Amino acid sequence: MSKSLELTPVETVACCSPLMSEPISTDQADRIAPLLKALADPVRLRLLSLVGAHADGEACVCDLNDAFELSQPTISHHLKVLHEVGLLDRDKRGVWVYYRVNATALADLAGLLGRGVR
Amino acid sequence: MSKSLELTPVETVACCSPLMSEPISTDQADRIAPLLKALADPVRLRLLSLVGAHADGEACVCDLNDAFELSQPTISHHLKVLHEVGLLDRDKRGVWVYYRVNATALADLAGLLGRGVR
DNA sequence: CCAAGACATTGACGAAAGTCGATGTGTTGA
DNA sequence: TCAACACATCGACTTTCGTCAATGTCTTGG
Repeated sequence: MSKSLELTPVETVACCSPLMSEPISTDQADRIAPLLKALADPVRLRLLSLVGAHADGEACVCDLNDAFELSQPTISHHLKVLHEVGLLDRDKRGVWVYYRVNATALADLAGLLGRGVR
Repeated sequence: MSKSLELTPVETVACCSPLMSEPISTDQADRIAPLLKALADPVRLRLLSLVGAHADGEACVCDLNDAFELSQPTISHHLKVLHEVGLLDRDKRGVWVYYRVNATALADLAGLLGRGVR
């Protein structure tokens, strides 16, 4: 395997990551951390993935409740956390509430850790 | 602005994110969450950024201590958290300990949230 | 061999997070 | 109008987390 020409994904990310290019400020860290904290839970990770992978890109809370062995208030709590940091958009239609992944927010986060594509 | 031809970074990430392509398993979520949890703290974010942006890609603990108004044990604790999840490599040389960002681990995480480039 | 320095570990404490049962708030169908 | 349903909020509890002071471990210079 050639080592000089190819740029592995690892190196691509490392070299272009805003985190690595220069030290982030305290303010930046304080703004980014809550987003990561919202993601840093197994249940919320699965919730985000379930919503994002769902047909039409949105999922009803009733569907999500059934995917976990957790109480309904707990799922509601996790959805609220993801919604408050802007990772999930909510849309109430009739009796049901539909959640949708905010692609912009997720992209911002991914771009921050990985390549700094603009 | 054209809407049909250009694929914005947002859409690129959204469409290719492993998180969005299909629901992740409970096991996957349980493995990923600790990594994100390690990152989900303002101090640790700054530590990672400081190390990554430092000359030669590595930084001595003594340098890091001076960058925060926190006790030495607290910094040591945060470094340990980042090290235990594999985001920071440690290298003791003489009396000093140098930390270095594990680019592979960070790239894996970024690739998981963002585009699934291989 | 010993004192000083760099960093880690321990123990303790207040703050924050995850979970649940009970209850509240809208909406719909009868 | 009212009962049933979908979802949110509240209050309480346990666990985890961030922080520090005190102490331990290892290395080096004298």
